Amino acid sequence: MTATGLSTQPARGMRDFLPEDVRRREYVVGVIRRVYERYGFEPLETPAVENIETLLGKYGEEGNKLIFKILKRGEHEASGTADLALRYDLTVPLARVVAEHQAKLPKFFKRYQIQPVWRADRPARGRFREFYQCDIDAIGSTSTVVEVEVLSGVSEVLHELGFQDFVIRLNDRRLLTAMLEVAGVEAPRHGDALIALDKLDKIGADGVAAEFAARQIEPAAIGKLLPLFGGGAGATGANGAILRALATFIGAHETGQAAVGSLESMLALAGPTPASGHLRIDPSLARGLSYYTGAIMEIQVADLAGSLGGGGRYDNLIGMFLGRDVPACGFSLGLERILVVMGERGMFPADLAGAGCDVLVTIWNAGAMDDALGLAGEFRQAGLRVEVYPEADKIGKQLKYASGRQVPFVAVVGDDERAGGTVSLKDLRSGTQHTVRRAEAAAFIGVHVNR
RNA sequence: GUGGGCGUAGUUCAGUGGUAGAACGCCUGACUGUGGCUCAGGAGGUCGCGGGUUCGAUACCCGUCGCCCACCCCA
Repeated sequence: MTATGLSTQPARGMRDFLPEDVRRREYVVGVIRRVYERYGFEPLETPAVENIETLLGKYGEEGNKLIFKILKRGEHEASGTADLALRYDLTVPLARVVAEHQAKLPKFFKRYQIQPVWRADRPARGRFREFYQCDIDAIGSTSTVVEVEVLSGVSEVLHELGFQDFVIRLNDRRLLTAMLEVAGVEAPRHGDALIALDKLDKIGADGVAAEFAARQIEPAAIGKLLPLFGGGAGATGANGAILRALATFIGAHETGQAAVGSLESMLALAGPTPASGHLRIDPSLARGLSYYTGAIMEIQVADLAGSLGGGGRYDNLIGMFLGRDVPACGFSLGLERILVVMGERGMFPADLAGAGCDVLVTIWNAGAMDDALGLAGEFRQAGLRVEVYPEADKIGKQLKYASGRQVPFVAVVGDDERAGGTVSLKDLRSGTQHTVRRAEAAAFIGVHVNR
């Protein structure tokens, strides 16, 4: 609140990014983009706003409620109806793009997209109403090579950012369905049953039983399902055993066995990739978005309740636009989640802090402003990042300002320097000062700031 | 959406039914060509907002808004 009575906070769930925030974001986005391109993904951007019908019905009931809707404008505003909406994720717009531009796209279209999305969610730690997703998706193939490339790519991103300890939980929608069907859970209760089972490690077997009772789910199913979900945390080595137990349980269920087969294939193919050692088959992983049809995956780290990212296969989403199914699989890294964890763990390179500036040129006196600007120009020609102190304040004040800004060098041209054709350069980090010939000043700074 | 906690200086926080304090930061000076250290001064707050109780509220009560935590959901 200010003297005007107007709140100066950004709208709920939205944030301002100050220079250091932007530098951190750009650092992470840079790593992500570099790795994605290394995997052959090409850039795509889509509008912030979509026609509302494009989004409705793609995310499930919960998702529909969280879409930011835009009222009709002008004389139609009073009708209270919405015809546009802010994009909710990057996957549905991609599906629309693929359907729209199909003829221009390669048979196997691989794109990355790093843009903000909006959700009318309640903000929390690592959760905002405007946030960036960093997506990769591969269109046009049902091969598990696609899943493995995607998992490998996001794993490589996390490694390059310095993460060692992440776990990628892996499951398959078809397998979940098979398990619930075999256990005798009626189809309309599948969602509720999964939510209850997912809480197993928090509320225990008795808690799950209570949830089942409250949601009128076949109680006998619990005894059948619990052994499959009890896997225990962190045991990536047990993937084979978990899959065998699941396969035995679902027996002759055809699509379920296909899912087991594709999970086995993914584990095998991922062996020599950066994803190796991070994959954990987890039958309790469900994921809320309704468009997934096959593999589903989610990245977790111990110190964040939510996930760093998630994805999966969605073989009929494009068909909802095109009228003909096109297979697709993708993954979304959550930039804000990554930034939250990296910030708390101190994982950013040190040179991201401080001013984005190598040298501050001081103003000796009111008559020397043109000289300061000239010197700054020479430094800039040499590729240095230069700030000119804008006022003829006392030199101590200018030094103090530079120090507070964490600028490494200050350049001073006083009467003595002017007479001698030199510049005094003070390294504020060490406190040492050198007076060098003006022609050599830029190079001197360049050497000492590593540019 | 449900439950709980918190809103006091630029920031982090003390505090009391009688209209407020610290630390850090900021400004000035000691320092007439030099930041960080030290010292001396100084500026800055309608105690989130609205109502109620009271002689009197920043404090107690109600409402509201905002922030935080848990649940739910997710990136």
